Amino acid sequence: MDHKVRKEAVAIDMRVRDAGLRPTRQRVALAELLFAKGDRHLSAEELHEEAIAAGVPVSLATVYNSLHQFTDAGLLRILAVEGARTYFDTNTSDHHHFFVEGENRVFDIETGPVSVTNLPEPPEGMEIANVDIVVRLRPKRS
Amino acid sequence: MDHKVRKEAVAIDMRVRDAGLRPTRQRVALAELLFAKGDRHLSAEELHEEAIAAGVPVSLATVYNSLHQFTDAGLLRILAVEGARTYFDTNTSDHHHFFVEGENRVFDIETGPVSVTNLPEPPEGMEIANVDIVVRLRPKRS
DNA sequence: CTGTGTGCAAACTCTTTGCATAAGT
DNA sequence: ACTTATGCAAAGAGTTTGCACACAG
Repeated sequence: MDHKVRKEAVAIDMRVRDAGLRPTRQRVALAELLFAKGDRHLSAEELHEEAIAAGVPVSLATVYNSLHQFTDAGLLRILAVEGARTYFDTNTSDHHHFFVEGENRVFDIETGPVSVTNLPEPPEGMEIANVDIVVRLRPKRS
Repeated sequence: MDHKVRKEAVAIDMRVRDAGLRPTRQRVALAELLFAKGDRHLSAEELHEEAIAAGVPVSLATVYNSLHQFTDAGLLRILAVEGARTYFDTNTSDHHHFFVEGENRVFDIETGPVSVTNLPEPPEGMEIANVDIVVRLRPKRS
């Protein structure tokens, strides 16, 4: 158990290091919150709160910095949902999302089932970076 | 020709009226810019600039107000793309978009070809409001 | 007339930036 | 030591709001 924890910590450390970033307290702590427990979608604000709650004093600016650095390194993906907030997704593979209107809540559509067919050719000189599908949900009105 | 213009103006007027809104100068002018020439995706800022350029002095706040009123009335749809800006789409039917990274440019994917299969069931008590597909494009790196 | 809409400026939210201090290698 | 990261507070972008004045019905 102690063994496992140590191994994980090392893995996180490596992940940060491999991204070309110094494994500072803050970055490692944030990376741990982000990557230690499976796929997550978080806003900067949310991650910041979690870090504080976990006893890691980190500033919001640093959270933003780190999120963008991780994104540039390919460890995160930015999630396009309407509204002010930017969400960062720890699952960088092609997959899609439910978005609950009014609650600003996002969760994964289990991969597999959904697929898009007949994607058109991108215009000359452009290539497809990725495809995002957002299924917007609302409370069923009886 | 003059005939056509007059008919169109009346149609726009009706459209605003049917939305339960008074056909004020500003609203009619904005509606005309929005609906007179086919499907468009605009940000508030862009519409504001167009209005000013067209010699209709309207404030940005009023543009925002009108866009939201039209949206509530079902004449527009809000488009979810990453980034700060909110886009409003005059095409309210289910259709999808290309988004050009870096340029903040949005355009329609011609309907027909694309389709999504195997959409999962929404969770209990929820229903699908709509499905947005955004195909993010980037310049092809040689 | 009466009520709604408009315009302005100020407020707000989310995000980024500049710069002095702190920490990593 | 040398360089990069952090934290703070201030600045920025986009959007919303409060309130006096103007306009539509």
